Amino acid sequence: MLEKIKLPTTRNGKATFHLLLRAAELLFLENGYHKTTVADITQKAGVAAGTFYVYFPSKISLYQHLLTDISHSIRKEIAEKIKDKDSRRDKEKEGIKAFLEYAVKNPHMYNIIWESFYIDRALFRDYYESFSRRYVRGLESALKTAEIADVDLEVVSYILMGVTNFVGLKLILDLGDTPKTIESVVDTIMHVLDHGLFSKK
Amino acid sequence: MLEKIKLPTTRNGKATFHLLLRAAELLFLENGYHKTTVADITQKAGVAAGTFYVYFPSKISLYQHLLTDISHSIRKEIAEKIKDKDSRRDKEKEGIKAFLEYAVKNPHMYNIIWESFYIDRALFRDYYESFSRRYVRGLESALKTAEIADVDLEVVSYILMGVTNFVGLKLILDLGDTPKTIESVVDTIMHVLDHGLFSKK
DNA sequence: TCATAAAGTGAATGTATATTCATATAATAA
DNA sequence: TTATTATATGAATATACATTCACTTTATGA
Repeated sequence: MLEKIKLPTTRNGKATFHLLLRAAELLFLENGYHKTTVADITQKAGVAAGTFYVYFPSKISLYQHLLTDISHSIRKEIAEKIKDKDSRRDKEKEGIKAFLEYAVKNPHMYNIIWESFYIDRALFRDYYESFSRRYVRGLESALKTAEIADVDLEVVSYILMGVTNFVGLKLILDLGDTPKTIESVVDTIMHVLDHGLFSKK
Repeated sequence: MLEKIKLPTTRNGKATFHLLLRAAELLFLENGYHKTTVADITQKAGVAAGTFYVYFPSKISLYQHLLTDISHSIRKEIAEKIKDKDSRRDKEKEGIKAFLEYAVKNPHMYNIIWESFYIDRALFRDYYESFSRRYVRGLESALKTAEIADVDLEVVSYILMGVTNFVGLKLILDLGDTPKTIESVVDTIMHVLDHGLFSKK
């Protein structure tokens, strides 16, 4: 399923390749995959239409490459930030914060990741299943030290992904009446994760 | 932005109109908006290509109509099910369950709703903003009776929508290794909403 | 500097598909 | 019945756009 792209070898080639990726990323952000044409991409990159096919066998192969890139980049960013936190609770908080920061700084990630649901379903499944697996691994070690409650960790991973994704969406699209800061929404999320939603009597 | 569709008046017209909607719904489910052609829809509905344009001025107008339909249907279903629950906690639990049941019974809703992110951004915003507002209204009354914690309710609404949407996604796409029942995932969600994620020492 | 490979070109091609339209049939109301 | 309106047809149209290809230019290393 994954189409093979041709990596450039020379300095010039690498520059062109990079220009194409950056142009596509920006256009996918603004207009989505379907409304972005190969001609748009090559024009924005400042190269001829045919140049596109020097590196990418098809439009979708560029998309797949971009998604894989983003997927690695975001994992790395989160792993980096939580690695020196001690408790699972602090790792969780930092991970949520890192995800939201990444999302706000790279708002196109939603366009690229979510659109894979319609463009390449296998890629979509893969993305979230492996994200979930990584999450579960972390949660399992926290379960061993009794840091977290003994619940279905796979479901918990989807709960946590849902929370961060939807809150991130709100931030990026500025949904609702009042804009929020990352800090304030992280506080709200952590309140729920710390104490639940309902009042104790 | 909302294109005006022409509603049928006669018995025959109504039947055709309905056939077109049902056919489109099924095809959008299977293949998504872009991979579904108007010809596919009319063929599945058993009418000529031109008939489509008797009722719908464009392909997107049919999509908008469908999304509006689903949006109303799901709200009604949830409102119906939670209305006789007393506590906010029970309303929440029942609402989450109703959403997941609806999603599993109508798995195409994700296709239709999420794809609006790429097809008609305004529709997407509208859908989640009004869903959020409705949520906040319910939570506000629970806040007055001190049933829930005093946190940013708008953010909480996105937290809850994120949880249900992502857990629903897991159920529908059968993500992960082990399939789950609606009951079991609702229990896990309620555990987190009742007690938070972390162990109390 | 010459040979070979890599990179780049852009006009031409082919296909897919949303929409139109002139026309036909069926229903309805007067 | 007849006039009018609603519904239905499907071939024709028009356009958008991914991809190809024959060719040129540039880089590299022997």
